[in-house]
Amino acid sequence: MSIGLKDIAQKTGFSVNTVSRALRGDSRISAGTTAIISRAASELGYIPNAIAASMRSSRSKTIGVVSADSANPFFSEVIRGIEESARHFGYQILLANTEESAKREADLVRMFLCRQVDGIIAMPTYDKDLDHADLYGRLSIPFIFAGRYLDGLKDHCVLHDDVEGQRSVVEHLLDKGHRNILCLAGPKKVSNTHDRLAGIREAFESRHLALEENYIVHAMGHIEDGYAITNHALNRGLEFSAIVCFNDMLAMGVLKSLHENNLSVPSDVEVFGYDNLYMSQFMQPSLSTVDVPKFRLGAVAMETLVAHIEDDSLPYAQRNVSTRLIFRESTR
Amino acid sequence: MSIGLKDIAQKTGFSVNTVSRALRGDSRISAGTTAIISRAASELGYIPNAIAASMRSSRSKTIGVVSADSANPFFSEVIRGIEESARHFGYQILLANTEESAKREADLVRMFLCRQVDGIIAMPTYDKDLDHADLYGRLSIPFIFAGRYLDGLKDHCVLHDDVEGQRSVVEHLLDKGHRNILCLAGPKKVSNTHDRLAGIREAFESRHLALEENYIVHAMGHIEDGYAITNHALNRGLEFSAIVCFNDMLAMGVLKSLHENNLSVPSDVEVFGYDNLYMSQFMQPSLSTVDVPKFRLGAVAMETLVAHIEDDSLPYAQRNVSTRLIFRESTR
DNA sequence: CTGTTTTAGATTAACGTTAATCCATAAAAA
DNA sequence: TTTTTATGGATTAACGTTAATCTAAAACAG
Repeated sequence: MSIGLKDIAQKTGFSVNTVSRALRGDSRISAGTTAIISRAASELGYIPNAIAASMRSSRSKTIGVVSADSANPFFSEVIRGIEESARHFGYQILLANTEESAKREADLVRMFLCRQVDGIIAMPTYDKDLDHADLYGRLSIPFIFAGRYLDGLKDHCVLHDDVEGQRSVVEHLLDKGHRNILCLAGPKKVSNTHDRLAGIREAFESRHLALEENYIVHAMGHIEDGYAITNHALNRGLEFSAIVCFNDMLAMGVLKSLHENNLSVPSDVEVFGYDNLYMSQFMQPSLSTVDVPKFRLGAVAMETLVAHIEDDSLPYAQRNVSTRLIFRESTR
Repeated sequence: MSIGLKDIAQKTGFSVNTVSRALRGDSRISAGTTAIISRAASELGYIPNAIAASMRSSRSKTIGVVSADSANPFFSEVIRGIEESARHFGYQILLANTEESAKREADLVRMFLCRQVDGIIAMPTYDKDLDHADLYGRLSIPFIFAGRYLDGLKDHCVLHDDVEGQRSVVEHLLDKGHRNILCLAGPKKVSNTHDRLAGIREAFESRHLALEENYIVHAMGHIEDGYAITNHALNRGLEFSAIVCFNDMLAMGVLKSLHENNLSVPSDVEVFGYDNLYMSQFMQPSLSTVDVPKFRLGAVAMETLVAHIEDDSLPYAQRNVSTRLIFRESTR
């Protein structure tokens, strides 16, 4: 069958334990012995069995990542940050997408627990029926939320200020004289939607203006939603001179719809996205948006998680990454 | 510490083995006993230890997925197909990206072996220095390539006919009178680039026309490459009336560059992509492209892999998914 | 030269599960 | 009645590693 430590032990005459320690670089094994053992290992084509190691050491060196939406490159970037950082710390990633389903998220977390992950990074969804904060709260392993939060667990988060980010967008538009701003909000079960909506409201309040509720439309955040919602708004004769979107994917769909309806951007309608996807600068017109440091968000989350895995007495504390407005061709 | 089978055994009075069998639904345990045990398990908050199970049964119910480029939604779709199918068969996925680096790919495969995956699905890269076909050829576990191949291992593949697909695009353009077609090829180390280039050449040959080599430019396949290459081609005064791209991401960059240079699509230049990303229909103008059934590609790969895992005598045989041309606004 | 520490490695016992075997008891067949 | 065959479960031994403990020899201090 396959080669194990004992085969190396037999070949070299050392004990299994010595072989194990040597291959792990334990300082209690002399350099000479280590060299002999390493050579024997590679000669035999030894492949370490990480499962057995995990079992005995009760550390799997694996972390579970609960991502939200596989269709949105935003998450790909965050995950790349997680992955890169994980590699740096010697961790492996078990990844799965919830596609924004809270039930699926709960199943995933349970599956991760079965797999004995050392920690979890999640982009969580909340659902009134499933007590999600509780699901995480009961976890006996470290966990970090990246870019989203659940009430009561903010100290487990790496966040960016969505209220502030979205408010500055809308204030900017209001100050330029826009009064009818169509707002494409995100899915109702994620914290970002809530916060960005709050940002919009704050902006209107700060300028002592009223925000009409029929100017707010919720969507899942996919490109086709932006397209369909804009078409629909135009069809029902809604007047607007600017559109702010929950994310860049929505904004791309918006651009398509506006163009098909012979409205030019930004002269007829100004459009703002959110996230600053890499591809957004290549859209036609290029998208004005709010930059979120996606890669860094993932990297910081992983970094923080590892810190908690390696020191379980470390107190949790919210960390932040900063956003900034980016003005491109979709606004004046 | 944490609850194990023995705790349930203690509580119910049955043996550890009986508990194990009951929870796995073994038919040799009576329904009554199974019910008692299941209830006890959930009362105790039992979480099965998949690591221990893997270790003993030497089946991890995990498959390794080697994806290529995290920035391209093409792969996200394929992976979604893999994931969905994996879930159906009760498998978990260990996912990592090579970002088209053959070295990283080799490292990943080795890591997967350490983790005792039951099989591997890869989108492989080849490299003259690393004998990649050998790396896979020596594998003692089942493996499938999705959408790409390595020479000598085509029977491990689920493929689509790239030669045919790209040829039909170019033949179409040649038949419409285009003579100067700029070809944005893909990265040199992937089979698709090779095949699609062959398709282009076949098209020219079949129409008894010459393809000038300076009309072929290689790129990594990212959106910024399409943008930069088109700019560069225009700057050096290259004449062309059509552009065929290795993939849709490149084509998006192309569209941006052409627009900035006041060339209109399709009247001045016709543009073809490849892959039919979901978002391509929302580009401005929407992209003509070659549809590749990405989700299905992943699902079939997973399905095939599972068949091989469950029957190791099953002979490998190439499987195919079909592509088709899609005409949208970027062509006439 | 004795007693103590250090070094390098060996021994033993898990980790939590599943596979392989074995053993009752009861029902069915002879 | 005796023998077979299910049925339902118990016992025992791994799986390949690592942690905890122990031992012999060498090095060192007093």
